Amino acid sequence: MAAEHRELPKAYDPKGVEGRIYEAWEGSGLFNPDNLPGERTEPFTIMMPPPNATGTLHIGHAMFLTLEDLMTRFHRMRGRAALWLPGTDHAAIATNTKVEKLLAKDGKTKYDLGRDGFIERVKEYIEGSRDTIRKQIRKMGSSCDWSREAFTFDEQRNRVVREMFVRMFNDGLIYRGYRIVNWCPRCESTLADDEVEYKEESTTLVYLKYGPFTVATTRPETKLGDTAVAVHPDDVRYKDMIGQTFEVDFGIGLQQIRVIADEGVDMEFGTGVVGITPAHSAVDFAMAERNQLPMKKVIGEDGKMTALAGKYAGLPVNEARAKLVKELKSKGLIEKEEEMSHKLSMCYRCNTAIEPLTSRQWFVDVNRPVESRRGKTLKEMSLEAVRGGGIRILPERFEKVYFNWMENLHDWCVSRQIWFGHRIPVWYCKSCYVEKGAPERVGDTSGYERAGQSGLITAVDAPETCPDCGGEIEQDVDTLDTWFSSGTWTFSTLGWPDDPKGDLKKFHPTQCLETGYDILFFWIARMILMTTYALDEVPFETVYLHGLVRDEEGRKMSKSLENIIDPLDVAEKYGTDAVRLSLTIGNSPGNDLRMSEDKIAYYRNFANKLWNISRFILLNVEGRPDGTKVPEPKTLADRWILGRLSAVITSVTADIEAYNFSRPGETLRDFTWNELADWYLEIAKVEGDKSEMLSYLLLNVLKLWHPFMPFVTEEIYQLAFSGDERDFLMVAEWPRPSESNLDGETNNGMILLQEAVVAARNIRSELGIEAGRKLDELFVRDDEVARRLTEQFKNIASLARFSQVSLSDSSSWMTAISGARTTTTSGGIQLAITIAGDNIDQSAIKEKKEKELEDARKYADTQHRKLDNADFVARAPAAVIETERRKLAEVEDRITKLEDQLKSLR
RNA sequence: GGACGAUUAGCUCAGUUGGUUAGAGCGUCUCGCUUACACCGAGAAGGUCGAAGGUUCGAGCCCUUCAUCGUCCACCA
Repeated sequence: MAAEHRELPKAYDPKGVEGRIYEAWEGSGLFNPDNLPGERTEPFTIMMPPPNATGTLHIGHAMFLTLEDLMTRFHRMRGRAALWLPGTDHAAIATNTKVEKLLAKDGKTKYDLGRDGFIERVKEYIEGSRDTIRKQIRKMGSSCDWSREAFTFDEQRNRVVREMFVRMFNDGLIYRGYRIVNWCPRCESTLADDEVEYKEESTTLVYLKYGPFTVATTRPETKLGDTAVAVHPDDVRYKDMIGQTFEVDFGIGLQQIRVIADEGVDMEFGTGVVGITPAHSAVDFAMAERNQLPMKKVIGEDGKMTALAGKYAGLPVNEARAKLVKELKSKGLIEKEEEMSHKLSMCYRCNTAIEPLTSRQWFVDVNRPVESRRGKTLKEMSLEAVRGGGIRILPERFEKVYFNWMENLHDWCVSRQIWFGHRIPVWYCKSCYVEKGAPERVGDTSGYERAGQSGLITAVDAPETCPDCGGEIEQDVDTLDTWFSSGTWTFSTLGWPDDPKGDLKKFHPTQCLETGYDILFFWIARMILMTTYALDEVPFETVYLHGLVRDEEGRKMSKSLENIIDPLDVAEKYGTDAVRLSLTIGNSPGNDLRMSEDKIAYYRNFANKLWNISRFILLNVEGRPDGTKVPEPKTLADRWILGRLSAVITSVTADIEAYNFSRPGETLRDFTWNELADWYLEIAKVEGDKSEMLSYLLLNVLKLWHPFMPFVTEEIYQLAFSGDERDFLMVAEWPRPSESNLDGETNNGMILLQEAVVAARNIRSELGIEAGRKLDELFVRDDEVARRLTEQFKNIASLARFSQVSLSDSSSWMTAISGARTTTTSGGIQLAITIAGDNIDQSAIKEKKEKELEDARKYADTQHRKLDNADFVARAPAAVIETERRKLAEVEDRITKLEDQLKSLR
C-alpha cells in the first residue's frame, strides 16, 4: 500500500477510504490479540455489550462502539494484548415479542406454529437480520475480534447457562416456590422487578363500605381476594379493632377478614384502612408475610378472574371491576369516588399493564449463604466486589446507586413463560415427582422445591430417565430470564468452565465494561452477581457508564419527535471519523450528550484540516518521510513545537489511561489546529529546511489521533509512511514524550513572539493599514499608529522584561506572518516594545505585584506556622504533611519570582 | 418521601487536589480567495461563574441555606 507519489487529493473523501481500510485491517487478523506483534503479556479486555441480534444500529450504539474502540486501539498501540470481544444478544422477551408481531400481521399466533415451530421461526428471523448489525458495527470502524464473536443464545452460552443453573441449584441458591410476581398478561410471562416501568395515570379511588370500616381502593375487583385489613398501630381510631376478625360480603359469599397493624400504613391516606390482598399486591404480600395471612388468588395468568371470584369468574379484570362497582353501588356499599393520579405498572417491553399475582416460579435466593464462598450470600458478594475496591464505577456517584439497589434486592424471579429463551434445565419424573401444593399462608416456605426432592432432576445434560425410579421424565416448560444468560457475558465468552483455549485465564477479569447507566441494574449488577458466584472474582475492574444521546434541544431521540440522528446516515454523509469525534469530545461519564448535525459537520471539517496539514507536510518533506527519529531542533519555533508535542503526548496518554476521553480530544484538536497548523506550519514556510521536523510531527500526530479517528489517520499513514502490507498505524507504537520538555525560556519567548505578531495584526486590522506598508516606517511618522502601538504593546513590553529571548532569531517569520503579506519587521516590533516599555505606567503593575507578594508572604507564614506546630506534625498523616510542604515550597518559589520581577520594575 | 445531578459568554460545554488576567467550539460582526485547507485564514464584541451567607492571605472550585430544571429509587392502597 506504500505510495508512489505522495500528493494527496485536495479534500479528504471518507467514502472512498473507509470500506477499503476496514477490510485491510480485518484481513490482517490484527483485531485478534493472538496475532499482535511482540510479546504481549498484559491484557486489556473489553466485552462488547451485545446489541440485539435483530436490531439496527442507533446513535447510542455508535457512542459505545466509539468509546470502546478508542480504548482498544489505544491499549493495542501501548503494547497490550488488546481484546475487544463482540457479540449479539438474543433478547428473549424483545425478540419473542417482535416475532409475535410479525406473525400477527399474517393473522397468526405462536400457537398456530407450536413451540418448536415458533422457535424455528425466531431463529430464522435472527439469522436473517443478524448480519445487518454486524455490518453496522464494522461501519463504525470497530476493531473487535470477530474470530471470538459470541451470541447469548448459541450452544456454548447455553451450556454455560445450564452449568450455572445446576451449580446454583445444588448450592441451594435456586428454588421453586409459590410467590408474588409481576405478570404481563400480554407476554403471558413473569417479569423481574426492574423490568416493570411506572407511568403516571389518573384513576378513580373508590371508597367501599367494608364491614365496620371504609376502605379506599383503585382496584375494587381485587378486594374479592382480601383476607385482612391493615391499620397503623398508632391509629387511635382503630386501635381496639386490631387482632379481631370480621366478615364482609361483596356478593360472592362471606370473606373472613382479620384486622392487622402494620407500620407501612399511611394514616393520612384515604380512611387509614387498607384492604389486604396478599395474592395481588407486592406490598400486601409483604405485609401478609409478616402476619402469616392466608392468600386467595382471584386473578389468573390469563388476566381473567378465577373460580375463587365466584360469579365474576372468567371476566377480564376491567369488566369485573365495572360490574362489581355497579353492583356495590346498587347495594349502597360505595361511599364516594374521587379522581386521583396513580402510578400504573407497565411491562417495559410491551407497555401492557402488569398484573401482580402469586404463581409457582423459579427464584434465585440472594440472601442464602454459599458455603463454597466463605458463607457469603450473593448479595454480600456483589456488594463487596464494589465496596472492597475490586470494581470501580465511573462516575463514582453511581456506586451509591448500585449499593442502594443491591441492598434492597429481593429474590430474583428467573423463570419466564415465553417460548424463546434458554430452557430451564430441570426435569420432572412423571411417576415419582409430586408437585408441592400452594402454601396456604404467605411466608410458609415448606411448599418450596429445592435440591434433593425425589423426581426433581437438575442436570447440565438432559437425563434419559428418572434416576430415582427409572420412570419417564419431562422438561420444565419455562425459559430463563434473558439477564440470567447476559449475566455470564464476561466469562461465558471466554470458555468457562473448561477454558479450552486458556482465554479465561488470560483475559478474565476484564479491564473495563463500558455501557449506559440505564442498564446498571439490569445487566451490570447481574454480571457482578453471577461472576462473583461462579468464579469468585470480579467480572471487570472498571465500569464506565456513558449517558444518553439527546438531540440539540436536550430531548430524547424518538421516532415520534422525528429528531433521530441515524449514525449510519451521518457517517455516510460526513465520514465515520467525524461521527466518532462528535460522540467523544464533550462526552463525559454519566452525563447525557447533546448531538446535532452541525457538530458532526464541524468534526468533518476538522478531519479535512488534518488531511490538509498532512498534504502540506508531505509536499514540503524532501524524500520519503520517516518520522521515527527525534529531530534536532534548530530554531526557537522547533524547540517550542517539540516541547509542546511532548507535553501533549504526556497529557493525552494520562487522560486516556484514566478513562477520560473528551479532554485528550480537545487537547489534540487545539494542538493540531491552533499550534501546529496556525503557528508552526506558517513559521516553517518561512524558516524552511524542516523535513525531519515535519515528518516527526506528522507521524506522532497521526498516532495520537488514531484511536479517535482511525480511518483518516490510517489512510494518511498508508499513503505516507507504511513500509509494507502488514505495516498499519493501528499497531504502531504509541508515542513517548521526548526527554527535552518545554523549558520556561522557550515557552515565554514563543508567547512573547506570538503576542507581538497578534498585536501587529491587530493594529493593521484596526487602522486598516493595507498590505505592504511597514509599521515601523509609519510608527515614526504617524502619531495615531504610534499611540496604538504603544497601547497594544503594553503587555508585550512587560512580558519582554521577564524574557531573555532575542527577537532577531525569529525576525523573518514574524515579518511574514504578522499580517497579510508583509506588514512590519521585528525591528519595528522591537522598537515599539522599547518605547511602549518606557511609556507604560509601571506603577499599576508594581502595585499589583506588591499585593501579590504580600499575600504570598502571608500564606508562607501560615504554612510555616502549620509545619512548626509539633501537634499537627505528630497527628497528621504523612501524605498531608507532604502536601503542606509542597505548598510551602511552591509559595516560596513564587515569592522569589515576584521579588525578581519587582526589582526589574524599579 | 428519599437519593443524586445540573445551573459558567446568545447556544453547547471545559475548568481534577483553592493560586497570576475564567477558556473552547458554534453563532454574531469586520477584513481577507496569501500556491495545505473557503470543510480556510486574520481580527473583534460578548461573562457580577443561579441567589444569599460563611471559611481563607486568596473561592467558579470548599461549607450552609435557598431557588429553578432534570434523573433515579421507594409499599400512598
